[in-house]
Amino acid sequence: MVEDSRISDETRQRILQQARLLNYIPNSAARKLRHGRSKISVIGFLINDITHPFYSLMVQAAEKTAARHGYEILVGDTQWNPAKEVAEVKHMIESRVDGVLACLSERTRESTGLLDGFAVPYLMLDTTPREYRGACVVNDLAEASRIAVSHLIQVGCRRLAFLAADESMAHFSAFTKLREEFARAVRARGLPFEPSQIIRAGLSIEAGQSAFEEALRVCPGVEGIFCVNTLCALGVIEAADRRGVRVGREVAVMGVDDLDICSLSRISLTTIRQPYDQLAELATEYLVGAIENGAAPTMRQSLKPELVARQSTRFGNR
Amino acid sequence: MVEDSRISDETRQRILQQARLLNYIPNSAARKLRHGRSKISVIGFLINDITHPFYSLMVQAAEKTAARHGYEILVGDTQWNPAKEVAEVKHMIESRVDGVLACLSERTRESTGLLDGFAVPYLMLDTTPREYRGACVVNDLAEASRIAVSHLIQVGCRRLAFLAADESMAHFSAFTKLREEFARAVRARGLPFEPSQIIRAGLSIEAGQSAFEEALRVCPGVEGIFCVNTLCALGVIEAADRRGVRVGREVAVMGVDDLDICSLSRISLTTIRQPYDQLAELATEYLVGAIENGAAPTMRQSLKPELVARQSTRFGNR
DNA sequence: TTGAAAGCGCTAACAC
DNA sequence: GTGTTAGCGCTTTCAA
Repeated sequence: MVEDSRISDETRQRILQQARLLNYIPNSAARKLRHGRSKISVIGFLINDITHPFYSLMVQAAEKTAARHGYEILVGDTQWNPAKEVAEVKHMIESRVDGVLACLSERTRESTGLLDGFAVPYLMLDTTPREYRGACVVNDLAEASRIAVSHLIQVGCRRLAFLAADESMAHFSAFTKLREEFARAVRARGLPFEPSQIIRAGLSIEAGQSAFEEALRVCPGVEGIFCVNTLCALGVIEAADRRGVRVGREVAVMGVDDLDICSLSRISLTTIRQPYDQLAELATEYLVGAIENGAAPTMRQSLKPELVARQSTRFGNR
Repeated sequence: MVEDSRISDETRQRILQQARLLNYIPNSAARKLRHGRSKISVIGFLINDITHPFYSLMVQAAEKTAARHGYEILVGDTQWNPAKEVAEVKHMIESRVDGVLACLSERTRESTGLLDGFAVPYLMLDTTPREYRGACVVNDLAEASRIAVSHLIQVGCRRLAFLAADESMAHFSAFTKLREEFARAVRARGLPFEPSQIIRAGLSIEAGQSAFEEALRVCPGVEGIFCVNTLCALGVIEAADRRGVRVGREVAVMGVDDLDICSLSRISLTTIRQPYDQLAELATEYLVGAIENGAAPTMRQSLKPELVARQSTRFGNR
């Protein structure tokens, strides 16, 4: 439109001037209709809950990366609801997005079916169902559990417990992977492992609080507690404080996903940091690449988490 | 499409069956083009940074409310960048959204000009430029400052300070309102007020930390510190801890915007809670109402904040 | 009850 | 270098 040198500069200026006068703004529906599925390139991004910090972080990183390549991001928030997820996927197909980044709730297989059916290039993010063999960029949660177990043992803990997600998240493979690898890693280190060391908690402060009470009951003498997320770990600390159990001295506590408050000296929570921004950036790059090549993305990559050790695991005050 | 009783049920079923077989999903660009600006109703939502908890909260509340009325939300993240803001507004106009909810960066007046020019119904959220006279649903920040000053005086503080946003946010009226009303409220209570009691800080933990040091320097003997946001207040607590100044005993600290971590007993930060979800819900309701009536929204409403008193302002340990 | 046709706003192709 | 036209996929209207 701007590049066409057939038109004299004078005419162009005259027309553009008129356009400005008439407050002309093109109709993107018409342009898109005419153009097929390209040009105003859009990438759909399916997430489960925009109010969760790591989802909004990923959205922001994806937006920045997409913008560099002339793409925009259309966010679809599923609220962990499979019906809403399918509706969002359909909406993206109706809008003829050029590709999709998908953090799925894993409560339905319909979404990938639809995307496959319409040959929409897509890439799974953060975590994938166990049987998924397509393109993805994920966090290595098994490694996260290994790091956690290894760290807790290193600081001197022998009796370990894992505070897991609750039943409402049972379908979500990320938490299953954390849990299973925790058990495996404990055994691999030659420590005893019993099912009672896995305690149903949840993803909130309240869940962590009551799960700590539960842990004291079912795992008497527990020394190291690995929590499914940071809020849960904060709940454990809260409950321990109230009971007068000294965190970092009598019990080591750690969580997954580093939030900025973890570094406050009043909290000082050891966590496993996962590179969400890098994850979203990489995924967006791959997807854009695939779209431009007209090929389905194939990349399968898993990013390593990182230990951030703080006072909450200075077990025995060493 | 579904409701048209002219078509026999048998034919309808036959066609729908074929549609399913062929994996038919309508093209929303074509539908929108044909239909004008209606039917697949979309509301644009301009925000400044999706990773800020209150923006994502508002987006979620707006989405839920919009969904109840058959609307969807198209989020435009400006990243506090005026050029990006204008681009997002243009994009929304190109997409012929039916209305816009606007949290503006207030660094440009072009956005409202464009929306007015294209007669897009819109409503300003959270905060508005001082001279804005259009429709809005905002937080009452003057009231927030009055509540804070009143609370700090009530717990026994005489020498108060306000840790404000930094220059990069100088354009943003919300922080100006907080600051100005703080000064007014202090004087209204008959306490001395000097410009040195306003200290440039910022919206982050680090900003709060260094601003606390600054406060000790320029306001020796400061007893009550009101912070522009919660992160800044957490920074003050951190810095006070490191200096051995006992928060809640030697100095009272409070912030604006209640986050869930504020209630942890290790933090126990007094805050002013603002009803962001209610704000977004109300705004969406008004906007939808205006769209359906074909009228521009006119509602001007301001929501009252609420004090959440905790240990950080148990000044003198009462 | 069904089929046919027009036209939404845009752009690419073609004729002038 | 410029004007004209066809057609993207849909919905609405009008004719059969």
